[in-house]
Amino acid sequence: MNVDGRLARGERTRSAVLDAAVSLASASGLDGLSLGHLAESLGVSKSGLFAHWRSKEELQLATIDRAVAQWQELIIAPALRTPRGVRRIHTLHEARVDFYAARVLPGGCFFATTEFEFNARPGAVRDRLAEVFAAWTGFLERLVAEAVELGELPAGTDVALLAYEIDAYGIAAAMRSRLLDPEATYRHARLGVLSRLRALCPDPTLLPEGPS
Amino acid sequence: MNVDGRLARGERTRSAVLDAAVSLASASGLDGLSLGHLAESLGVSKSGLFAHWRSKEELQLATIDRAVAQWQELIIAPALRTPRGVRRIHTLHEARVDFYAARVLPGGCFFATTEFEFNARPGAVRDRLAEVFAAWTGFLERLVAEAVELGELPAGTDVALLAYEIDAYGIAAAMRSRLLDPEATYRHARLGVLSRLRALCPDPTLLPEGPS
DNA sequence: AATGTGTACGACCGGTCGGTCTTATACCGT
DNA sequence: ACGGTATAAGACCGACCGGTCGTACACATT
Repeated sequence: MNVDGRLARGERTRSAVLDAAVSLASASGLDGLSLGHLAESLGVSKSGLFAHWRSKEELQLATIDRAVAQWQELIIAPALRTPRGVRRIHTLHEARVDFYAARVLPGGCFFATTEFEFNARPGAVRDRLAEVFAAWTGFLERLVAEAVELGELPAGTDVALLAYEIDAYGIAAAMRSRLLDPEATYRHARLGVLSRLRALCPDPTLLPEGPS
Repeated sequence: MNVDGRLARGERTRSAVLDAAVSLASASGLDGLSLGHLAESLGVSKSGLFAHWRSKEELQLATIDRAVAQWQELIIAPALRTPRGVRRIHTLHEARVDFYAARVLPGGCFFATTEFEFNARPGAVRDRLAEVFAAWTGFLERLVAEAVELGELPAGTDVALLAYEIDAYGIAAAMRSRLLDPEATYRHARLGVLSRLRALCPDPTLLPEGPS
């Protein structure tokens, strides 16, 4: 983007390509998505992509950044608009499950798909993914620690363990929703975290009602 | 195998190929593993593989069956040797985490890797994977239901939800151990399920001691 | 020793991949 | 109106994929 806010030449093309790449890659895989198919689905030629990115890897890195921005907008931001403590944790998890359930992206979780694809292949993409996962985990743990500090979770709570548990509900939702009943999967993911937080939080008014 | 128990001609080759395929595919992906590389790592020629399997897909299906057999031997069987109830559930989960932690296969969970790879590609492999996942989920739910019937879990327990939770701890372990600290991941996976079962089970002697 | 047989091999096929290069076209200042 | 420039297109390249085929070798039988 230019300093005056207008899109630089080619910026719109880049944005459109990245949006399409995120969507297509979340289903077929970031590496499994061939440049020919990506170009075709955008109505441009394959060589046109190389005008904006030097290599496929560079485009893949930009695609990851785009997916991160989307994740921040649709999942992180709603949580940050919610008061700190267990309510923020709950909002974060709900937004995540909403994201999966609404099928904003086809194929479940873009990051999980990509991580599985690049796990055995060292390189810049794998390194970038590791950063993203570490940042996500750190964010989740910070939210849990905040809730402990606020007294909304018992003192002495194993922060890393509880963050692991909350993340696990989300990971499992993204994974199981594709082969098993999606509705039941999302319900379990929501209900599990909610009842877990309700059981730990001494103030029952902070979280919405829900079946035990 | 022949009726007299001896290996039929080519049986040993087939077994060796499948063992190598499971191991290699769990890291690089069942589809990402090229027949050329598989043949090379076995010291045989690529065309030799086609003497035993008509196509790559047929070999992939056989590879999945092999992985299922390994899973049954190392994870299902130990559980079935344990008394029914929460102890059996706990053994199943421990054997699963042991399997991941011991790195019996490189690259985490063969089934998860493969599922991500074939999720967007309808076909016999995808269908077979769906069967495997459904069977696994059903098995886990049956174990939970058994524990409820035995009174080792509270009556009225949401069986599907608890099975989801236990599975989620395992899925998250396989996933997070590759990018985050593996030891902490496995500890969380073990500790989470153990403390969860201990909190639910009215008889504290059934499960091993553990930090809260 | 000669022969028949079956198995495994290297060479090869069409197709697709990421990436490059030459060419055509559309736009813009003079 | 014209010419210079930047952009995008399509043909093309080598590499690699799954899969096929003719052949040569190893072995058992006579």
